[in-house]
Amino acid sequence: MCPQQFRSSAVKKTNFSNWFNDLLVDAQIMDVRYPIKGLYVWFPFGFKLRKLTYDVLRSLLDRDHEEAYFPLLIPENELLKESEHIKGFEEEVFWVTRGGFGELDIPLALRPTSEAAIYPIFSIWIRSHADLPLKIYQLVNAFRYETKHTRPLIRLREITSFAEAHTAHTSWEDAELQTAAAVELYKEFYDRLGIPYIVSRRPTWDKFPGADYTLAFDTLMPDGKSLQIGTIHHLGTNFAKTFDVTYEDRDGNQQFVNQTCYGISERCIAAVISVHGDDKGLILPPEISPVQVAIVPIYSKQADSEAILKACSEIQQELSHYRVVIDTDDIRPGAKFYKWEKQGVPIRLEIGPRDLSSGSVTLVRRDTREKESVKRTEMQGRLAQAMSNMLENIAERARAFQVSHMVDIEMPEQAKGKKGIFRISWCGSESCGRKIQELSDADVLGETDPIEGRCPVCSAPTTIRALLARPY
RNA sequence: GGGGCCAUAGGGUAGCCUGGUUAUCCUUGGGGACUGGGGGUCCUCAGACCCGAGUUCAAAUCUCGGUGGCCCCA
Repeated sequence: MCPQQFRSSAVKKTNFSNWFNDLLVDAQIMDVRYPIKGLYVWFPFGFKLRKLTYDVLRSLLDRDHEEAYFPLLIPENELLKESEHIKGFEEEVFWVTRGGFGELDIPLALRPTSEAAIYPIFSIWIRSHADLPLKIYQLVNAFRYETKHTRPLIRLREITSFAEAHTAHTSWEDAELQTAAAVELYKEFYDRLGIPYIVSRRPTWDKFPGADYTLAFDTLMPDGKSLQIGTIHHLGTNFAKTFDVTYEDRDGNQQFVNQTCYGISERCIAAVISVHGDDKGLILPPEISPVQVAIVPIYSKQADSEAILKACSEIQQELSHYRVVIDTDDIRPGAKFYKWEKQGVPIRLEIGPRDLSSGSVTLVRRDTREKESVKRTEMQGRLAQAMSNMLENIAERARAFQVSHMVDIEMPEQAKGKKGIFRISWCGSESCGRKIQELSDADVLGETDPIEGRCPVCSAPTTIRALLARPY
């Protein structure tokens, strides 16, 4: 499938950072050897995984969004218009300043996100209330000049797979309803990947620059850190005022639109890999697995290998509604088993002399690694059953892990040096929130279900509870 | 933002301190033979001193800069 073969390094998942890096290469997701910091190459296998995953997201967005495409380059004057927004990004913008040998009149930014590319055009497109709501999305790359530690799929200089949606509405309330709809959409997406999540409203000091508020999806990584895997922003009229996005209402008055934007990046792939994978490699939900069934012929000196191969291709025909490969490489069967397990293929079928003579196949599922002999006539049903049960099984496993790492604490210091997500009472003020962050050595992700308590910093009675975690 | 460590074949490494023969081993890749129900064996071939400058008769080895990677602290 790929020109390069890599020896698996047998790093355990308990050493998460090394496990993740090695697995990306061993399982043929990404090549990490590109010579620019923070940029990586998608292997064909990884790229198929990416495509299948984003097919799911696309199908959800396509229900009531239209896909569009806006340019990569943004003129400096547009980018600098929204002052709060640009303050949040200016230190990490890549600039194009030259064309050939000549300096450009206006420096061009590589989009760190696309508000400043899209909203000037919204200003042209939107004339009246009849044009609203407007809902578009695009699947693009975005660039951020990260100076800290970059990581494949998680902290990148080129985000290659940013699915960002942008909507415009007549009222603040309509936009708020849209943020709720976006939350539901993202929940459905992550449910289909079996990824558990926590949705919360980011504290004011951590919201999207220029937004009224930010909602975020977080999931728990195996090392106890949280990973932000989706954000939803209510932009109010802040950007509309900056980019002059107005509409004529029913009474003939010009009004600013209310906007939202929300996005998911390839961190969703990082989550699938990290949350579900084990010491043997990837475990992929069947829906997004580039290969759903791997057939391994078992030859032997005594058996007719022609007959075995014939049986393999008959079975491939029978299973043509799945993504099936027959592994005819000239390596030992055991090596193939390890290879397909590394790549997270949900079902493996072994066809050897024993199966042939008994009219059955040997079926192995990746999540449990259970092996069973199944009659050929019952194979379809048994396989479909295993496939549909697998997502449920790995999702439940992931949920159990996350739940077992949710800890209620009373003092911020209790979170220090510990793994997981913590719940703690908080008065809701920024100063106390920042103090809690300092004492716990963790970040306030947002608020969770309320409970009676007292703020550990100022002792004020409160029902607010903060979620704390060390984020990626 | 501050500090430390590292860079030798596709991957992992020895050699560097103390400069000097054909750069070590494992793995991987090509060819061949046997083998085949959990990482096979043998034969054979291929493949590397990050980039630039300096010191020196001589640099993988010493010095400086760049680039890239890893770790710690704020």
